[in-house]
Amino acid sequence: MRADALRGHLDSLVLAVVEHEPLHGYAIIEALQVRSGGELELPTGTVYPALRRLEAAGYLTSDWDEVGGRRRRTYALSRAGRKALAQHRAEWRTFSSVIGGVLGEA
Amino acid sequence: MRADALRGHLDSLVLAVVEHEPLHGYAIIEALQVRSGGELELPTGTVYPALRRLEAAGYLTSDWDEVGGRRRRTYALSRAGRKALAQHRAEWRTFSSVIGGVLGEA
DNA sequence: GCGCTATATGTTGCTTGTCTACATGTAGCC
DNA sequence: GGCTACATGTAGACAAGCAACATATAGCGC
Repeated sequence: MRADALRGHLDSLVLAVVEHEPLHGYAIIEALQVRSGGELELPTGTVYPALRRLEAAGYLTSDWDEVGGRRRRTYALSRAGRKALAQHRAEWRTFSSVIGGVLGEA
Repeated sequence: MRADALRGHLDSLVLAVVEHEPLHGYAIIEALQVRSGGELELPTGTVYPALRRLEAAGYLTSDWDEVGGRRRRTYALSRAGRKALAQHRAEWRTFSSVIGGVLGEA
């Protein structure tokens, strides 16, 4: 999958993946990989800045905890994040049908 | 629709729109608007550079003609462009199912 | 102890594509 | 002359994803 095709859609993916359970960055990367059937292998240089961005925007909250001597920053979806996710899903439906429509298959 | 969601997908759209008939830039912008049900209102600063990029990549060929005293640069899909379009369509199917899958609707 | 892998977080700087704003010119209408 | 539609294009700003780098712990095999 080409690199910048993802542009503008990563935020939605991250929000979706922490929807039901808070996760730390590393686990988010793994979850995206699993959920995409191996298609998404996102580098840390992509994901970590995105997490900070989403937290700054108020869509995620984070807490430090320590598991087995390793520090983890666990991210959870905020109320605003939940709202944003719903919005993103609606936008995705539009986007997807617009592109699909113009692209056609004929 | 957010701007950079389009990032990386515009090329596919442009190639698709000139698939069956060569069009000039202005007409391409209008065609995209019509075909997207009004969702895509692309500024010239987006489309014209994209056309030049696609021509430089060998996916489009262009010819100047004059209609009613106005100069037009008409773009047509090259053989390589046709191939690229097929490739883009396949990539879109993957992309779309990956994002849709991760996003879920549950 | 040493090297390796997996886990875990983060930054710097590059690149590239989209957009805003600007710039230019013709045709047709009032 | 002024307005709108048609038509092409450029310069510069901005943002996001990425590669590469930097750091540190845990656990395993030797």
